[in-house]
Amino acid sequence: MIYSSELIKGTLKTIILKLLKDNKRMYGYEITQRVKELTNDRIHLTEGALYPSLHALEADGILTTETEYIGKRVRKYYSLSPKGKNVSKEKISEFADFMNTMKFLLDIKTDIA
Amino acid sequence: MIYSSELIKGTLKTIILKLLKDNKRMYGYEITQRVKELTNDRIHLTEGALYPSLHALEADGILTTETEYIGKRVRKYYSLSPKGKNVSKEKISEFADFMNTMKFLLDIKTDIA
DNA sequence: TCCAATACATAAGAATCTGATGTATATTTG
DNA sequence: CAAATATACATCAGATTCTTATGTATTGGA
Repeated sequence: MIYSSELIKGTLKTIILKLLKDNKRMYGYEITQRVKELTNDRIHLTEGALYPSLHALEADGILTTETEYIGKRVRKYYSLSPKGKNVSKEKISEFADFMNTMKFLLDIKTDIA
Repeated sequence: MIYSSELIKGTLKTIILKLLKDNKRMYGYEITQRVKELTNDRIHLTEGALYPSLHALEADGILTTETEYIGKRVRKYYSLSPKGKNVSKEKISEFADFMNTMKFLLDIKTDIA
């Protein structure tokens, strides 16, 4: 099952911030691949959504960047700024709270405790 | 805590379909109030989002309507069509699956099994 | 009597995503 | 070794969806 795109709306920044919280630094393409792996191909981040979102987070001072060359190919690494570390925690716990609310609202049983 | 609006994006139709699955028929304003109650004021559906969404679901043949007068005030009840009953089940189970994926992705512990 | 609540609806603008297009290098495979 | 695929960035037109007002009108309570 690949989720309908409307479902994923609004979760993109939370996903980015969680991955960067766990991984110190990652580049855009790597994020798309990691999410595919971790979700068994259920969530595919499109580049047209990802890159503008990364740029916005950087503009907000939540992410910092370092550019490196791998051979002749450029690679742009993103990391959480100090501010970003706080925002990351907040977003993840807000989402956790939201999921509990939605679980109650939709009477959903989850697999694992 | 009132959730940031981006978090709720994409969940509106699922919420509507769940409430109508449980309640046979409801009118717009009633849906906004019920959601507030059920979520302890954490989710506020705005009318500007709700009514267009109801109209779209009706146009798609997912909901049917009956208009009634309560005194002189009009009230428009929405119900699931036969097609809507299937769509409702699908949307809810898709969302449940999505939440499990997100829970794994974000390493979130939920309160209750 | 006036304010809040009930009840519908629409609409401009904002935000965000899709899907395409563009550019370029690196690697794999037949 | 040529061609296809994967890696890696970026932007943009158009679509979708939501926010925030605005509008209209009835009803109930203080």
